[in-house]
Amino acid sequence: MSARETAELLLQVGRLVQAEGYDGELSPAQWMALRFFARANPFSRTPSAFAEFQATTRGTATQAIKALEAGGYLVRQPFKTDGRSVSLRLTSKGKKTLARDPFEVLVRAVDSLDTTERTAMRRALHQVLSTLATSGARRQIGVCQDCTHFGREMCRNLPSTGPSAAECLLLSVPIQPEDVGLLCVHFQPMNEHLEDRRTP
Amino acid sequence: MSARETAELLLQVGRLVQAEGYDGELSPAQWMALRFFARANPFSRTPSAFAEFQATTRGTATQAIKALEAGGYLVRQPFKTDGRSVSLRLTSKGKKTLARDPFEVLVRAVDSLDTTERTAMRRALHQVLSTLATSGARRQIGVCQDCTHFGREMCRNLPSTGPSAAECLLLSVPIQPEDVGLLCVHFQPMNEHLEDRRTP
DNA sequence: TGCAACTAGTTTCGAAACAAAATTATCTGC
DNA sequence: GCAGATAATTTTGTTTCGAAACTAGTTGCA
Repeated sequence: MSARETAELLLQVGRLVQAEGYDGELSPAQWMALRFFARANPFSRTPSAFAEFQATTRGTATQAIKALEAGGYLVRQPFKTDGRSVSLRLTSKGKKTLARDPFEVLVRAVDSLDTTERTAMRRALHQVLSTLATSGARRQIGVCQDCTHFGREMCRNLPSTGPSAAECLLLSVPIQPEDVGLLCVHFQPMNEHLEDRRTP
Repeated sequence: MSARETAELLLQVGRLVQAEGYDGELSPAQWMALRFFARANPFSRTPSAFAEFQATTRGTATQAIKALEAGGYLVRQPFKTDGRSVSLRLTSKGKKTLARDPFEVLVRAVDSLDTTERTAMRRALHQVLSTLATSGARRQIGVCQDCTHFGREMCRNLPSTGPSAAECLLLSVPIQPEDVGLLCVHFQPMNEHLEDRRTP
């Protein structure tokens, strides 16, 4: 009974923030893209990754990106290793714009909660998201430090290199310390990775 | 720091549910209308009320309603007291359809939380919503029991009529016990009704 | 090498959602 | 009874979106 009420509150918050997204220079989808490319790690700054994050199609994602490029908020750079892929990066204009993100009102609203409430909400939302990800056929995108493939190698043989070095066990590449909090397309949640739901 | 992360989770949930709304017989806006008319109290089952709830225009609201009527999900009934207004009601088909609401996956996800987590989330969301409502110039629509105009008259002179009778102090009309949990257009939040932000 | 299957990204198209303005019908106050 | 307000609708043009078709680059396999 209270579940429905709570779920409706969730929906209402989402709708309100969506509506806020209209007042400004960018559309809600474009704000979303700007946010995503600001927070995505180097593997994940692609149209496809954004499409997955947005739970939309690649075609739609391309259009939002095209608009942002035309407006000078993003620049593209082809991948060296794969001629098909491109990497999107925020320009300084893009970064400045992000400071005016209407989404900031939500951040401030959440910030006005006290700490225990906020962490409780964070944990609850986390669980709701992973439940949703398993019930729908939707992938979720998360950050390296919460990922199955995240390997932390503690100060192995060189004490002078710092406290620890991180690595992606899936791609076998090192992860920069400043990147462990960024979003990654290859994210795999820690607990429920027992079965692969994507059947051929 | 954790505030931004939590806010992003909120946004993500909203976006996911929005995307779920596409797979099915109805569009997201139509699902929203169906949900609204299922949960609105007798004063509020009008196109205008839905438009306000959706934060959109009456014209747009009319179109969603028209589609639902054409599909046999809603029926209209003119008001007796006011020839301009119409009241929308779900048909049995509409009610049956609501059971397939893609939003139900969110309800189930919330339901999988344990009770303390759920109530913590509910309280936190409530607070976030009212913070948002004061910062943005957006009206929020809520239920009678949380409203300034809600008057509960405890068993006055007739012990046999039940424990209590409710009344809307704004409209001076009785509220049926089963209606106190329904949405109302005239909703006014309890705490921050000190000033009216809608200037002429 | 050569070819098929696959993947990343883009383009195109039609269906919607939407805002804004004009329109119709009804109600309220004077 | 008339002017102005209100509820709903219609119309028009713009924007957004998903689906599907398409281009180009990559991978696997013989």
